[in-house]
Amino acid sequence: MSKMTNDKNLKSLDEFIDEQYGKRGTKKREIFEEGYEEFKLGFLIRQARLEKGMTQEELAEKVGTNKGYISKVENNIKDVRISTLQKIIKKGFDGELELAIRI
Amino acid sequence: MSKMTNDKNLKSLDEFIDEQYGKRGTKKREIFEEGYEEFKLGFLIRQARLEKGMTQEELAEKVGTNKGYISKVENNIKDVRISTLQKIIKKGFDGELELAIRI
DNA sequence: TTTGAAGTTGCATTATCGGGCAACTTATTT
DNA sequence: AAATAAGTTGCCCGATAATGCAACTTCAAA
Repeated sequence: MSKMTNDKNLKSLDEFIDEQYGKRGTKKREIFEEGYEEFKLGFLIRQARLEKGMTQEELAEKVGTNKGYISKVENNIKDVRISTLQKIIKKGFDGELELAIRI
Repeated sequence: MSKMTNDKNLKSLDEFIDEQYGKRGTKKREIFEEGYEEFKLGFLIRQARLEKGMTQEELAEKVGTNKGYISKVENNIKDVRISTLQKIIKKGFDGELELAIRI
């Protein structure tokens, strides 16, 4: 992740996370990271939507769902299926979902 | 996708797909690609499992499910949830799921 | 050929997703 | 301050994932 520090009194996001949740490998950090992954997916969808200059209602219409559902996905209230994620990205953004397993 | 052609009478996978299903952008190709994405996910999971030298039963035990379910996921009988995919990759392989949206 | 390991498939049950809707809250515009 | 736009949340219901199990098929070893 790129550093966002441009003032010596500010910290990068990674530094902040290290301080607040401990270094990688610590139990506290692992618990945080699980929630962070969920946060990240919703965040990625919201970011893509805003980049396309769309409201939740507009995205919902393109995808064939409703804005309440989009809100829940972006806020990680819903644990979506792969096929639903595909649909949001393809129909909503004309984009591609990229999946990889790193072991 | 890397070419696998090492005999002049063989075709790369991409060439084969172009011949059988048409070039990208054609309707026939789009229908194929949707199924291919699903196939690919199951294939990636199976590949990771074999790389770890595990049986479906061993993977199921680590993840906390059963081998029948692992078989279904690998063969894409099931449209899994993101959280289930995460669990398989983290608990089963000690790996990471990498997700990206390309627009 | 027989046996055992590994994988597949069907079915019942339980839990939860997704669609839909509307009431609500928050943000923005007038 | 009021009106409008955008976003959030709860609930119902039908559809489907996940769990569990066992019977079955295929593959590998003896």
